[in-house]
Amino acid sequence: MFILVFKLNSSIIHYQQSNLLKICDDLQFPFRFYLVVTFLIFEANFETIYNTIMKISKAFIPTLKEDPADAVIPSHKLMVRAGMIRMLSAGIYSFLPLGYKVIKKITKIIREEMDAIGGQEFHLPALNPKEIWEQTNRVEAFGDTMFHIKNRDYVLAPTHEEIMTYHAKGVLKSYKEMPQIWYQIQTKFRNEARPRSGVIRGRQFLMKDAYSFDSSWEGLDASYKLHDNAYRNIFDRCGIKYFIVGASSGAMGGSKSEEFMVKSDAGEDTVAHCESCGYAANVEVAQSKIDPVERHEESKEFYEISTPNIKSINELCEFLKIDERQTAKSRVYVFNNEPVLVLMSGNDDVNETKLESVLGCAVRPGHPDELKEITGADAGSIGPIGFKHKIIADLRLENANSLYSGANKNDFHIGGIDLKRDVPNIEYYDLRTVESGEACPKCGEKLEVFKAIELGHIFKLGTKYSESLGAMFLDENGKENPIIMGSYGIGVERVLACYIEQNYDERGILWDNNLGPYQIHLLGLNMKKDKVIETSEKIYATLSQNGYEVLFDDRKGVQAGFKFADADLIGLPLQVIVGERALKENMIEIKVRRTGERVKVNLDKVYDKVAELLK
RNA sequence: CGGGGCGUAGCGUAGUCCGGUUAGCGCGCCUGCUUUGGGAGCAGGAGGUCGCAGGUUCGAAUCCUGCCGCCCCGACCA
Repeated sequence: MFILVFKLNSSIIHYQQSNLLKICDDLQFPFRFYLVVTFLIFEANFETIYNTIMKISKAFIPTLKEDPADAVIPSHKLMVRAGMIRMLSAGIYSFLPLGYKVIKKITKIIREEMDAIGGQEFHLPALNPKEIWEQTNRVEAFGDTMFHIKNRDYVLAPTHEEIMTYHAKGVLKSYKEMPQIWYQIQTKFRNEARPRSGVIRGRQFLMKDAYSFDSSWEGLDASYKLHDNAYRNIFDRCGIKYFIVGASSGAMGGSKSEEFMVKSDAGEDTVAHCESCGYAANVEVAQSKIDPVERHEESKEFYEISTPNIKSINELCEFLKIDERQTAKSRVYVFNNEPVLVLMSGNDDVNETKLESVLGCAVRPGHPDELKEITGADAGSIGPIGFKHKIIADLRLENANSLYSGANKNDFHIGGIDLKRDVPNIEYYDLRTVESGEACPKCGEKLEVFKAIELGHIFKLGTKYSESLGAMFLDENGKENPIIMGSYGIGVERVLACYIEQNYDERGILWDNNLGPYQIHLLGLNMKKDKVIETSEKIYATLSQNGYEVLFDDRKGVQAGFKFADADLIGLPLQVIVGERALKENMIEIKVRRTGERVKVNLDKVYDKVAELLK
């Protein structure tokens, strides 16, 4: 059998076909049978050989010279231009062979790391009975984001907590059977109101989601830690530069949660990050060390100032020739139908997430006409003196005095305000949004605030789903408890897109050896010359037989420049260039895509050099 | 869902304001010849319901109404 496998492998290389059926067609009856048997037994081995070589003349790799009109971010443009994806509808993409090869590489890494922590892979239905989702109240929670089937009571699964818990229920009945880690890599469906950034936010997308089932909170901690490590390994192996943000787990419930983020202008989250100590937090909760507004020794009585047409803090500072820190900006919000005045120092931004957690409910900025009714003045002239409702202020203003703020009368401000003396019922909270350049709360170095893409999210779910679905187990004392769960997700396409966002230049993508669809781009420059054909075919065979993944540009009648441009666009790590010029000296050229470095090597040293460069 | 932009050949686009030849150009595609180390040259050719529907008009890519699709900003985002 091994001999047969060997023969088949070489025959596959010899045929250089990408298609099993074609190979079958070319074989006589008994060999066909053996091929199929061998394929079944040695599938993994076969797959490696079967997938790794391709001639461009036979491949479907529709590259584009120009940027597609509807793509904005680099990864989207490059994925379309390199022939990896095509859009079918807004937020719905087909992966073409080249793009799908990268997806398979990413999922292979994910599978290896998930299996390494004891994960077991499932294949679950995307079509789910709505009833299960109603039991956890998530039909309502997801609302319009969930796709509903029209002619049957099914929904398209946007994630799989419910289904995994459903399978755990009644089966994981004893503490002895735990822990368990179950995962799947499958398509999820979400009716996003606005898909964007190519594959980064789609209406259907590939997600690896894993769930841990434990009988104790310590067990959950251990499962969480395993995933934390696995995720670091996965993103490291994918060559992604990421950072980790501690976050609240929001409406999912549960306690601890971490997000694996990538810095990107295309991101949908804003985070504060400290390069030096690694502190990272969503800007919604991020803190910084800032100087409080100092209290002056003398505190004179407050007084009204005429400030015609002065609305903004900047205008006020200019008009009165004062520093921003001497002002208190007023913002009126409405919560539970009650107005609240929020005082901030200077131009500091109100952080509405922090405000909501302070007030314990949703807030909204007051409408212009409401402001007039509540305060007697328009925005720009509102202040704490004479304000009759709840007043809270940012910590930075704690006990400050000699402040300027609005007079609740248009075109007037008040100076000499002493919050301690004049606003007795004021409460102070951290309410401001951190800004780039402020000091890290942990180490004091400078924080950077930027947009980021969420690649992965791990969190401790607790018992929310096991309780609502009744997934219970018996503990050591024979007592029934809900299973303690964790939930861990990775956006597979986002890994791909983020890799490209971090690895491209003006000519195209820059693949590393581990994620690239192939390792080597072999270019036969003039495929009408016998010597070029002969040499490049030989190199193709040699590299293939040695297990390298080779994309061979064997197209006849395509100009050298065209081939170079395609090779740079697709961006495989190495380009092996066979051209007449170097062949005269018995040499071929090897170009390292990332650095642009070119080396000439003798024909009999090609394999050694490739091996060295791809190490 | 709110605001803005766009929809013309496989891709990128001109023409639309101010209605009037056979809807133009670049790339790509097909045939032939030449060319072959950074997106070739010449010659010939194929390819269009101008997003869809209705209306105005002698005449509509162009004006009007409705709808659909796509992109961007915002809202939303377990």
